[in-house]
Amino acid sequence: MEAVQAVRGMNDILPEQVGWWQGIEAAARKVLENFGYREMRTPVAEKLELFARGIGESTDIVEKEMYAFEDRNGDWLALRPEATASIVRAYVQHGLHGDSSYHKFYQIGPMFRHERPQKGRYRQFHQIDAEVFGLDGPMIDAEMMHMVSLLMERIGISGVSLNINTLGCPKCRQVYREVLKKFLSDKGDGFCEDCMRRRETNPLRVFDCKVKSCAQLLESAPQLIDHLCEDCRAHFEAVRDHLEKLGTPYAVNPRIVRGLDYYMRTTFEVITDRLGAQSAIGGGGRYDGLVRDLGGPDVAAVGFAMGLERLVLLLEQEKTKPVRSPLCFFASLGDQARASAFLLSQKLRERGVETEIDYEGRSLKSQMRRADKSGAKYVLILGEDELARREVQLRDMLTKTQRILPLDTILETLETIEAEKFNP
RNA sequence: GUGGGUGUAGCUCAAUUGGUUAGAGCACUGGGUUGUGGCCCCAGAGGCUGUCGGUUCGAGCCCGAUCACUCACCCCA
Repeated sequence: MEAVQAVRGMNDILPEQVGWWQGIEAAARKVLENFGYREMRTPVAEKLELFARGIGESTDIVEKEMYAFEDRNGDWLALRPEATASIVRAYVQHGLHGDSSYHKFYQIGPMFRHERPQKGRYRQFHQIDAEVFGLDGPMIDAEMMHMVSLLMERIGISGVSLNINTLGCPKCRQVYREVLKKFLSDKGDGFCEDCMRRRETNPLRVFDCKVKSCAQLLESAPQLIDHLCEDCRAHFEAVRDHLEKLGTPYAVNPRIVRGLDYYMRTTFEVITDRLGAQSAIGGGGRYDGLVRDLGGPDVAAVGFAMGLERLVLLLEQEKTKPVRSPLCFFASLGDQARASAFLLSQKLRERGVETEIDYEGRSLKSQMRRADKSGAKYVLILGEDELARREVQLRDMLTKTQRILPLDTILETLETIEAEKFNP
């Protein structure tokens, strides 16, 4: 019989790796809640239309990467390729904007994009996503980037850098787009095939190009920063000023143009050189028009997303793997003793003492080996002799010392030991 | 969607110009100790060499196809 395999690009996270995930998620929840963000959980599937309108019809995500399917009743649905559109939808649908001038939400969960998998990129991947609605000033932009930097630190990841940029507003971007288009066509045919295409469809994206000759030609290109309208310039300068006062290191990088249509003004990415081709471990920015475009009130919005798989890959490079060990292993000899050990170990677990036992009646040597491998600090040994005397041996695996306890005190004794683990 | 690389035991890898019984380390099981872990010693179990086809007296090895994994392009977290 042939075994069924997991879907390409959709990975199992096995117990051996899951410690990384739990650590990252716990750190993220703590930091986000500290900054006033509240968790929201939205469905993994939405109406296809939501993503088409929210992300942009002409983006790669919508054009060729979506898991779209027809529901049995004829509706077109899609597995979410990102979280922002869903959170905006829920915010609008439940009228959450009514009770306060601004709101902060976060979500942690799986996203789906039908791309060819490679290192740090999978078809089901996981994001930590945060959104703020209702604040249009530069303060929240800076706070969000400051928070992201703190989050990296709390997770335990170093050697990453924060790159920021501004895309201007639709008004000044339109002016700049024409200036850039003129520059690009004046330069002639020196660009790579992709850039020749980009300069017609989405000229800003040429700055994303990795081809050396293109980068050279672009050195003298006009910069968006020099073509900002007065409001956009003031906003960007205030963001930078806040970051500097917060002591959050950053670099201005005009190449941060972001792939989704809805971004404007502030954009940022957290970048590393340790993940192969995938340099961005997180990114975000401002998208003031999106809520209105999705049928909601005309409120400003800022948000970011971080890739959990990428965080895990980085964390694996610099920290040792977290391990999960029981406090005690309950070894027994003989059927009667094993039956008693079974009952007592359930009592221990009921009291919150993490306990492992032998179910199979194996040799004591084999049980000791298993106990050692499990990392248990203590082994309880109950043989027929001990059982007859209503006693049990308590072995400290580290010091290799053993003492005899009355059988009916082990619950209290181990409970005390367990408590000392937290208040030594 | 396009291109490169790799598929041998649970894991990491060997296997002479194509040659007869496909090996090792780690992990696993049992024993060395009538009831005591890590180290050591002994033994055992574990494989349709990804799959299908071709060349050959003979294929883990050569050829083709296919599938999977992987890296990269595009794009993105």
